[in-house]
This record gives sequence, structure tokens and C-alpha cells, in this order.
Amino acid sequence: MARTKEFDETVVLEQALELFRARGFAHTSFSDLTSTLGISRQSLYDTYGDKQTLFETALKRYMDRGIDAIRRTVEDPAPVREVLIRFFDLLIDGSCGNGSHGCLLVNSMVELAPLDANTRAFAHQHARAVEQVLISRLTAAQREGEIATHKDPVVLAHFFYHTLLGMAVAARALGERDTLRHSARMAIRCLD
Amino acid sequence: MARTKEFDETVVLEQALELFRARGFAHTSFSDLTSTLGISRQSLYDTYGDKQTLFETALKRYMDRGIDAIRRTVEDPAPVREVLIRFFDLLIDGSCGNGSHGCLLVNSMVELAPLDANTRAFAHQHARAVEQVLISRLTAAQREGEIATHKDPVVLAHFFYHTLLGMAVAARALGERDTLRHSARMAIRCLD
DNA sequence: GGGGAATAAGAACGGGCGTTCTGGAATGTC
DNA sequence: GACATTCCAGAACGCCCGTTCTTATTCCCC
Repeated sequence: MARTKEFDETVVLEQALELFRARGFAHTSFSDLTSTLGISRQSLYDTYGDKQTLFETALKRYMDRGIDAIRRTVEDPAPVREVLIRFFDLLIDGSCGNGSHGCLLVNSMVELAPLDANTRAFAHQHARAVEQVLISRLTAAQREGEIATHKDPVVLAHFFYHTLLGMAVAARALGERDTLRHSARMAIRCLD
Repeated sequence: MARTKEFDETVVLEQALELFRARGFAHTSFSDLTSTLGISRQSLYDTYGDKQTLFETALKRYMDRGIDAIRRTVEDPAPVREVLIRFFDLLIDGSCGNGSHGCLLVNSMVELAPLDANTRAFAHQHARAVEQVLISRLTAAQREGEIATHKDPVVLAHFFYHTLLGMAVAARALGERDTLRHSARMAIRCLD
């Protein structure tokens, strides 16, 4: 039938994702992509569509992978404080790793949310998903007496999400891993 | 000698600032600027230099104004918790006002910090300035018995700064003012 | 009121962008 | 082994970007 592809679709997508994460959507040109990914313009178009589509595919992939990791971490039946430490460490490592380029979703929220409805929808969807995972876990912890009953799991979940956003920005622009760890532990003390 | 300008330099600079805040640096074109500001390309160049320079001038102005407001708010001799509520409300109002476009500095940190050394320097400078103001105030509060002595003002200041960053992102991409208020109050409870 | 300098408007420029086209090479099926 | 199909590489396209040039107008000072 046809010639076989000379590259691995998911590997190349992953490289594109890293480039978008490092440089943002607007500051990543097609030339940047082809030279970094090592494939031709036409192959990029044939395989992933235009730049916008490629970006959204990468972002979607990144989000799905992220929310899965978060779910696995948060739903672990360990003490809630320990779980939250792991939750934040997961995000800190994810945002500080590979040269401290932050979180692709957070970067995209800042760059594109006011300009692009799709990104805005992605952002809302992700926020609700993460918050929902946290709310469930916090509510369960409350039932088991780990958290005082007068605390509101919803408010706590929003607060942790906002903390997460701030840490992603700090990781990208300031890159102080240890400071972020301290902040995470400080945030968790709000449970007391 | 010469003809007088037909526009107010600071007013136009302020409008440019708002445009950069709303759309970011890369997504704001010279055409966007001239059509929104109502002055010609040549007048823009003559008055503010090129796009990069205009942007940095606006960012510098924004930062100076911001740090002044923060300093005034935080150095007020009211109870520290009350002061911090005002501190966060100030930032929430600043980031949610005018159509929820967030904070110009935080937006720029995310868009440009990894690409541009100037922006990176601005970011570090601003972070240290804000943190220093907070550290001083928290240390004073500790001396006066408002905060337990085993708390570390430096860690607290970093934590509040990270919270600030997160709220700026949430304001821009999610725009939930009341939720932000709740998070601010939650963060302040870390003093207890 | 005239000289001179800075203004403003729009055309023009070079460059880089995202995208498409063209042509040749490689592959699996009949 | 020829065909159809898909892949790849580079040239080419049109567009918009930031910037500069040209030209004419406006205003202040003497």
C-alpha cells in the first residue's frame, strides 16, 4: 500500500510538546519545530495538521497524562497530609524538570486563555477536574477525622489549585525548587 | 521651537500597558497598538522607541506602581492579618479589574522569562522586593506577638508570593473573584 | 509673520511567518 | 516487477510583522 513513516508519532509529538512548553505557542515557529523534531514541514502537516491543531493535540495529551498522575497520587489511601505532599512534589518535579519550563497548561492559560475559547475551555475543564479529585479526597479525610469538620473541602481544593498555579509560574520564571517545596508544606498546614 | 504633541504621553503609555496586559507581548502587533491608541506609527516610534522598548517602559511603570501600592498597604500599622487581607484584596482587584486580564508582570514572566534576560531580571527583582516588604512586616508582627515565634517569616513571605502568582493566573484564565478572596483568607490562616 | 523643528499620516521595505505546491523516493500489494 | 499510494525535502507563495522613509502639516519662538 504505502510507505511507512520514518519517525515515531508519539515521540515527535512529545518533542513538540516540550518545545511548546519551553517557548510558548506564539514564540514557537514552524522552523523551530521542524529543526528540533528533525522531520520535514510536510510530514508535520500530514501527520498532525496545522500548528494550532498540533498544539491542541499536545496540550490535550499533556492534560490527560497530568490528571491521571494527579488522580493516582491523590486517591492513594495514605494519610491526607502525606498524599498532598506527594501531590505537590509531583507538580513541582513536573514543572521544574527538563530545564524549569513550568507547566504547559498553566503557560497556555496565561498566553492564550483570553484570546482563544478552546484554551479557555481546557483551562476550566482541567481546573474542575483537579479540584474535584481534591474535594473527594478531602471530604473522605474529613469523614475519617483527619481534618476538622468546620473546614470546607471546596474552599481548600480551590486554594490548593491556586497554590499549584503559583508554583508553576515560579518554577518557570524563578526556578527555586526548594522554595517551592517549603511553600507546598506551608499550604498543607492550612488543614490544621 | 517645535510643534506640541497632540496626545498625553502617560495616557497613551497607560493604554499600551493595558493592551499588553490583555494580549501579551507577542500577540500585540503594532497595528493593534496604533489603532487602539489612536496615534500614528511614527509618533509611537518617536515617543517610545521600538516595540520592545515600549513594552519594557510600560512594564517598568506597572512594576513601580505596583510595588508602591504594596508597600503602602503592607507597612500600614494595622493588625498583620488585616493588613494581609488588604494586600491580597489589592492584588485581586488589580488582576480582576478591567476585564480580568491578570497581572502584566505575571503574564510577562510566563511569556518571556525563559526567552528574555531583561524580563527574567525584572521578575527576580520584583519577587525580592515584594518578599522583602512582607518579611519586614512579618518579622515586626512576630516581635509584637501577632505571630508565633516558631514560624519563619522568610518561608511565609515566599509562600504568600507564590499564592499571589497563582491568583494572578486564576484571575486571568478563570476569573473567579470570590473564589480568589476565599483562597486569600485561607492562605492567611497559615499564620495561626 | 516667517523660520525652523518636531509632528503626523501613509506608503514602502525586508524578513519571517504559516501554509501549500511540486517532484522524486520508498514501500506494500497484485 | 509495475502500479498505486504514501512519505519526504525543498522551493515557492501570500501575508502580516516590525521598522523606516517620504511628504506635508502644525506649532513655538524670534
